[in-house]
Amino acid sequence: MHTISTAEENYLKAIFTISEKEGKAAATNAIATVLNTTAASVTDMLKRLAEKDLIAYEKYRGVLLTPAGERLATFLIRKHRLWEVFLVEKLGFSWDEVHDLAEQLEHIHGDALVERLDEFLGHPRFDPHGDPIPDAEGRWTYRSQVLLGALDAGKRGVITGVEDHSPAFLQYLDHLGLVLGAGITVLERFPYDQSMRVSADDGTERILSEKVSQNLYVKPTI
Amino acid sequence: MHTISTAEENYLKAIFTISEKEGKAAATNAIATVLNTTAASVTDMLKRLAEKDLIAYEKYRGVLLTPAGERLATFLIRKHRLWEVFLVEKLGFSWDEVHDLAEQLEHIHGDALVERLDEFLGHPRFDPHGDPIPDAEGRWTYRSQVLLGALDAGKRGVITGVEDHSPAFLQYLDHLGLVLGAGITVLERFPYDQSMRVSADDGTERILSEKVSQNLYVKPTI
DNA sequence: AAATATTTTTAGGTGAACCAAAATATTTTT
DNA sequence: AAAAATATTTTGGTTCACCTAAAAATATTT
Repeated sequence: MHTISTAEENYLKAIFTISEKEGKAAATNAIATVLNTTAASVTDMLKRLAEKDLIAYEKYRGVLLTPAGERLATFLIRKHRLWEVFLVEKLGFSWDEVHDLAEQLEHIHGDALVERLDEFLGHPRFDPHGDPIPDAEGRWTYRSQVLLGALDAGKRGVITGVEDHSPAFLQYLDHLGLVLGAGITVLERFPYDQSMRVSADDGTERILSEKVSQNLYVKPTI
Repeated sequence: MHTISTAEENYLKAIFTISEKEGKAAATNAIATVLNTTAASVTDMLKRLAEKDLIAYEKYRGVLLTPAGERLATFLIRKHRLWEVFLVEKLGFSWDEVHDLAEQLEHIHGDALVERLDEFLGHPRFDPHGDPIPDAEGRWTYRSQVLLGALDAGKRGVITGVEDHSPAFLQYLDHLGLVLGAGITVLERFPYDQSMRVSADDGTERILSEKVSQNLYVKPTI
């Protein structure tokens, strides 16, 4: 029947993410890298997923999700992000601690559970990292956000998300006092190393490296 | 390393439950029955668990948990019951709906998660079925409860738990208005079929079958 | 276009967790 | 204490999800 293993679910999510980002079929090697496994194992699994009609697979041509596969992947992301909200909002975890737990929780099966959790959390539309949470029908909320690095001097934005989800980056942002929803104004840009001087809404000023500004999303406000 | 699979965890829990109830080593067949598998599969797994020093296994003699195995089993039950409280208290599930979900959730790994969940729930000591929740150190709360069927006419008790955890029984109790914490007085016992006439604290009277009174625990109050 | 490099697949294994059927132990009955 | 019944283990499979090494296909360089 339509039973699906944790391993299969992880492949679907990886294929979704890769093909989304690259805008084309996900390559065997790319999947292997994301899942920390070998190309041979990936080929193995791709055959099984194709058999189940969850992916469109052509040898040597990479893979795309079928509508059924995409539905499952979207729902996994929905679950992952709802659990992240739960862990942060209800259990008091910080945004750099929740990924591994959500990675486990996303594999819990039960439609009623997800919908009741969503309800309990107040139907959040974004997770603690600012990533959108698909709704019960799999619809995504889009948002106009740009990398902070794309803002010219004098422009202001509100922090909406991160590109890099690593604990190291998230902790560094905490240290810098940069949290989702905070306003940030670019005061000056230094072409030499692409760093920038910014101010928070309380007037505090900081220098941010290119690496930080290239991994932080803002919604421009002016 | 000390990594443990979901299958192994389920065996530990089964062995714990059986040897607890029987007061002796759990037999291969008993484990197979509980886990809905075959004796051959059980023997297979027992070897692996013995190898990991989680059980004391002697061929043809049944198994007991080692202290390490018992610690793991206790912690699994802790997780299962805490998640049940969460599902009922926070997500609004009824007590007959939560078993399968908790069965999945108990396998989520993360000490911090369990302790924060426990905190979030207010350190509950009993789950929605009245079963005790071991504390973070694995200690159990004991309670003096007897089967309703053991109460003589004229005696009163407070409903504290169930022996039968089946949805059918739980739903029937809901139907009868018998919930945990409710007071119940035995008015009359009918030796013919071991049924009894009881009254709730609001005076409502009912006839309960032997089957009901043998599956419902009460704490005697008079 | 040939040579080289890279990517992907195939071939042949592994261990975990299951199974049915056969063999062996243990327990119960006679 | 045999015989019969029951319980358990062993034997020889299976599938899933992984692996390494070799082969084949594709892409890139010369």
